Amino acid sequence: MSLPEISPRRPYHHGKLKQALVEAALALAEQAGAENVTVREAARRAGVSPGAPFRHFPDRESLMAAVAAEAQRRLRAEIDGALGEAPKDPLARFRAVGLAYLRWALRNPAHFQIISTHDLFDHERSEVLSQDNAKIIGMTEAALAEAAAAGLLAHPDLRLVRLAGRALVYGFARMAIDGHFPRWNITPEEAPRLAEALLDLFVGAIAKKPSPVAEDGSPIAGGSSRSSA
Amino acid sequence: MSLPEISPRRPYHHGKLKQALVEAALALAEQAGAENVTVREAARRAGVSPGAPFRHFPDRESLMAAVAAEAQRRLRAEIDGALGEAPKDPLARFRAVGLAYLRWALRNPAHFQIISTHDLFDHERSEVLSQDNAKIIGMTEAALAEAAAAGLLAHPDLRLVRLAGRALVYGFARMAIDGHFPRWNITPEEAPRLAEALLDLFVGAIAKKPSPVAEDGSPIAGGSSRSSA
DNA sequence: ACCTGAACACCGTTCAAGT
DNA sequence: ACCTGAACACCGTTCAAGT
Repeated sequence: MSLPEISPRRPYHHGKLKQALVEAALALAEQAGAENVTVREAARRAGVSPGAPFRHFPDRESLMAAVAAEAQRRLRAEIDGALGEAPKDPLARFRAVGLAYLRWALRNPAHFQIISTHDLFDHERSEVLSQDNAKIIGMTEAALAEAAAAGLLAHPDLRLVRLAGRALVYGFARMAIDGHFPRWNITPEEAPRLAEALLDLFVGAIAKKPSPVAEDGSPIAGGSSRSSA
Repeated sequence: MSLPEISPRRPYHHGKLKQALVEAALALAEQAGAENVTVREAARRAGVSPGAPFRHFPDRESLMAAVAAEAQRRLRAEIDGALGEAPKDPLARFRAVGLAYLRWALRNPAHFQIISTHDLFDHERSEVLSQDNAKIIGMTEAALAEAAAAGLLAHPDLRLVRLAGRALVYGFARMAIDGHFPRWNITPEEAPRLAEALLDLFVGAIAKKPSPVAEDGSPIAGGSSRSSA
């Protein structure tokens, strides 16, 4: 009945359980939805008993906070990359950050949800998360502030313009994640193009127009989506 | 030991259990957060046993869908009211709908979350919800389409302008509900004013300017929040 | 120092039995 | 026709006991 102890039973000490749990939870979120991430299932996937995770995280919310921090790190890396190839014009940089943000959200809805919804884990208990988030926010802030300083903005209230940009971008991402697109007859394929067009519309709307009436009638900004960056 | 049966034991048949459960769940959401609504607790509050709700709803998601339908009904009533007092100008009507929507969301975050997040209950299983939602959407659609037909819009792509308006308004509401405002130093007190300013900014941005340079310098749209409606 | 495994309180859901 | 109450499988969390 009893096998000899030759069988290579998984070692008693996992070694990198903390990291393994975060990765398992990340995968779980992707497959089952962010709200269905379970400590027990993460433990199962990491090959440990139900109580083991609580040596590394005081509670479920702490695990989710660590997952959010990892997701935030990935999002930030994506944005850093996009910003590396962006031009120097501040409004173009703002557009580049917004686009990278939206593209990542569209491709990683569950991870984006974990980052942005504060239901899943408590307040800003995670410093890494706040720090990475501050960096991302700082990039758009800086771009807009620079544009304002250079006299490129049509609207006088920078704070309001900033808020509008945030709300527009966040709202688009959230509509995608909350499943509003089918209702609006927006297919997953065209969503990235719409994101681009939306950013163009916004930048065109807040930018100061070169002259009241352009004699040559050339379009200044906005318009339909032409492939770019 | 045993009391005589004079005590007015709650009647075996509740009578209006279905409705009572929806109301209990609504109250629960307000107090504990939308994601902490529990079938058992709703049953407890309605004074019935844990199994009783399942005579009226096949599962938890169905209960949540009924809750969402009731919340949607209330939101719609609010918007209907606001639209009754709104002027005839289509852009002013769009603004009025948006403002009523945002004010309700700010005052009823948990209920708004139940309406908008499709995680909590399945797809559009609820017809009432879809219908009421279609009515609300229809109001803003109609206002914007009317504005476009009257040649009031500066941007040619109505669909994009519509999407931008939706994303902006939805994003602001979602930022409030997801707890992003503290990070942006936005206090609950000033949120309604910001909502108004944001709508003014948007309407001003999409509206065709009357003349390139107004000689009298009168503000056309947008600007800070003056008390209105 | 880190993990197991049994335990507890809780939840969604089912179902025979009561009224 | 509608509700009770016990039951089952699941979850978060704790903790003595193992390695």
